[in-house]
Amino acid sequence: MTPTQTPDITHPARSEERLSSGGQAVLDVAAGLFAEKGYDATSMSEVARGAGVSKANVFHHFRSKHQLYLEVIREACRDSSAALRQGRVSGSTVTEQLSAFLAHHLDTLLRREQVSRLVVREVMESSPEGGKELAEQVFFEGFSELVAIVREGQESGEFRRDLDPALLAHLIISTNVFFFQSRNVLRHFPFVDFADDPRRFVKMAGDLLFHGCLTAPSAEASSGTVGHPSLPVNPQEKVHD
Amino acid sequence: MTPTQTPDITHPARSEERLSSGGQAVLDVAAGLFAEKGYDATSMSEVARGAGVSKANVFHHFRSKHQLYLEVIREACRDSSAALRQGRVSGSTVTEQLSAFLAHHLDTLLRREQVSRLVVREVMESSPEGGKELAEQVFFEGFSELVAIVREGQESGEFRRDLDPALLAHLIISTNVFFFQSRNVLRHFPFVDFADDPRRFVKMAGDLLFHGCLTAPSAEASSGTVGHPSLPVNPQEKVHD
DNA sequence: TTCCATACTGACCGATCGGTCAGTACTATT
DNA sequence: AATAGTACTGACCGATCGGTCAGTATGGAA
Repeated sequence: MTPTQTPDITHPARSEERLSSGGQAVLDVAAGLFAEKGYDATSMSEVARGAGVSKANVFHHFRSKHQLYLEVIREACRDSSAALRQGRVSGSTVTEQLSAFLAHHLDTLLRREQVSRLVVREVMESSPEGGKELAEQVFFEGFSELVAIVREGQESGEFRRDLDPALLAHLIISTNVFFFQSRNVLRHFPFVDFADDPRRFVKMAGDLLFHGCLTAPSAEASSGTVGHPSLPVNPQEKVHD
Repeated sequence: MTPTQTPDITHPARSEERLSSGGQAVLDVAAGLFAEKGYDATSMSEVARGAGVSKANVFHHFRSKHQLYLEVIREACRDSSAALRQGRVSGSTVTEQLSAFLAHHLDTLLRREQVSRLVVREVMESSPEGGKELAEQVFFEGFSELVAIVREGQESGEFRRDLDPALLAHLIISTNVFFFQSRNVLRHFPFVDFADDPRRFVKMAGDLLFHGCLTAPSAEASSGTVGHPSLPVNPQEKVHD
């Protein structure tokens, strides 16, 4: 699968350098195609055609198909990571912060659907070694921050102390990513009505997660009804804004 | 991508029929290869070689590469679905039932790693129409049952009545599937110590989910049901606000 | 003007892909 | 013995794949 690795003499496309406009066009087209059709199903001729250049020119900018793919992944992850971080600002409570994070994260996933699928695919198919690279170079920052927020919530007494912060962080990501992944299937279950309403989903899921990690779930007077098992029938309790 | 659809005259490999031993061998090999390397990266010659037959013989048993793939998916899902259902038996409490389900489901995912990845991949890449097929023909039964269990828990007063049963069911699947998917990345985060301990993970995650959906999370005298919290800190201790 | 690196091209390469086909070997029925 | 249907094969096909190469156009530094 890996081609003969010529030592890249006179090859301009190094990892960090800025690309010429032609190279950037190629990269953009490739990102779209890889995301939409996957690695194997995307041909270099197709990329070239899409970018309006010759195939040989694509190989002029990128050493090989694989390197082009890596470059696409790199860029995609950079964007995705940056988008995640900016969800931090809002909210006084940690619960609110995480709530905002959930919403923003899912919104990002859905808005950048193709790239998201690309990244998720990369995570799923990653070998143990490849996983290490991804963990260290791509996801560490964002995930660390999430964990830090959870810890903050624990120290302030807002969250239970007996749970693993990383676990909650993982479950938060999990909630969104799996929703993103399974939408197309989920939508067709008759008893599922949130598949096409990400905002409602995120609210409900957040509610479910939080009342599992809040220190005092019984003390929530606002909705007032979480309490006692002896209560017969509760009128449909909505999670309101 | 789809080849010319010849109307399958004299072609023995119909969907429901039992396969000859040769055909089954081909299918088994194909399942392994598709799961390991994906659709495109698996060649029919490879399948043939692996099964110890000629390539022409593979095409004798299966109309096309795509049909072979579908057959593999069908079988994989059948197994997976059956494995899910048998987790039902145990547990008097609904909480215990779901707990057992979580453990059994994740165990199945991990034990049949390749096939699981195949199915997950199929879900993720499914088009809206393909998703409908999957929902109706593959996952409906298992998912319905999960939802039914949750509903049961609500009616018995064990679970909050104000949450969507399908949402909890979805989150349960989500928890396991995303763990399964992200293991190779997760493992490399320094503050994550559950990535290689699925049983512990499932216990912790279950605890988190349940205390979010139990009606009376404050009245947790029953420490035996969910299992012991792994961290030696006080559970559910209301620290000050 | 000369020089040289870079952007770019069309034609081409060997390999491999999914799939076909004519033909053989092996039954089981008539 | 003849027939018929199935399992199976090797040789082959056109298409497409990733990648190469010789060569041209361009533009800035000498």
